[in-house]
Amino acid sequence: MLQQTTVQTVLPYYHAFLEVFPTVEALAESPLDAVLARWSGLGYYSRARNLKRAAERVVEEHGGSIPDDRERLQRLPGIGEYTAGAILSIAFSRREPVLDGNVIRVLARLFLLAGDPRKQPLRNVLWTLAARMVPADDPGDFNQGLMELGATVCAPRSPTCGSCPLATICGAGRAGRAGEFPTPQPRPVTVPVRLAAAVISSCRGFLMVRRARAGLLADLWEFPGGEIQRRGDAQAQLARLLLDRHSLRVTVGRELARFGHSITNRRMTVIAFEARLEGARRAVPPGSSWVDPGDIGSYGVSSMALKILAGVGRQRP
DNA sequence: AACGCGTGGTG
DNA sequence: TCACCAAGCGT
Repeated sequence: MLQQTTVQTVLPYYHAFLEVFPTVEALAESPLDAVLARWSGLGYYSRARNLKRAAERVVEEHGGSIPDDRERLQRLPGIGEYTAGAILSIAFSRREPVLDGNVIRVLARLFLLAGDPRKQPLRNVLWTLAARMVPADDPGDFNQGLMELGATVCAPRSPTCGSCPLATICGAGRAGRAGEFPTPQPRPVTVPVRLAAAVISSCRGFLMVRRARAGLLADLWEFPGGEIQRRGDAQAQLARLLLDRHSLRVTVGRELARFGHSITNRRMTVIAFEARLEGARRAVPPGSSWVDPGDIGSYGVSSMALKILAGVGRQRP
């Protein structure tokens, strides 16, 4: 959960998750949809699928015990160099380093290391430094302390060097150049996108569709709709979209919710419209289903769907 | 190696 | 409002 996600965001998810899946066996035996439901809103949903698969393999291949060596750990899905180091040092008290965004920042400033820290050759230099620094006694505490320093004092912007315990030995801090490290890297341009979604309700709930098995928000449920042109009649475009993509003939009504949403390099404006099916009530198209709003979390919906639902007021139709 | 993958906080 | 960044990993 903590991969690319802050502690504050993770904490409530973590506690709820452990309530439902208290053991590796419980996680391994639970349906994937139940796992995704507890992940709903946290993002990077591949992490949930990887975690579930890793639990299955720990049960099947390791007798239910987490491996305590780097080779076997990194063979589990979702566990890379960083996570293996975190598990080994924190859980098993092994003298193994961690290198995350926080440690990268602290080390780059301590040693005035310029360049892209995520690429070679600097990446190797940082791992070597981290490995040489970690002590044999309480390596987990040391690693967590290093990460915590980066998350609090040695912050990305406006670091508080005046209250830093490493101020006297920090190259960048002593030079008053902490803001120059690590070297900022160019980012891909963000593309503005406009999305329209249809909120179609009946006595059986909301009509939702399951996204493709691969790609963006893979396998998650959403309100039917998609990208529309910035110009033009949004309602008409949405009706055409539902007909083309889902063979749904609908009348689009009033706007229910509008909000901004960002995914990777896309900056989206999402507009949700009330809509109703035209003509005789037919079977819903394949991949779609009437969803009870009370069960919405059990379908692994994304935060986009949750925001739309909030706009609807979470009321049973 | 470079890119895709979510969401929330911050200045 | 918006760019930037976060306890990275898989392909």
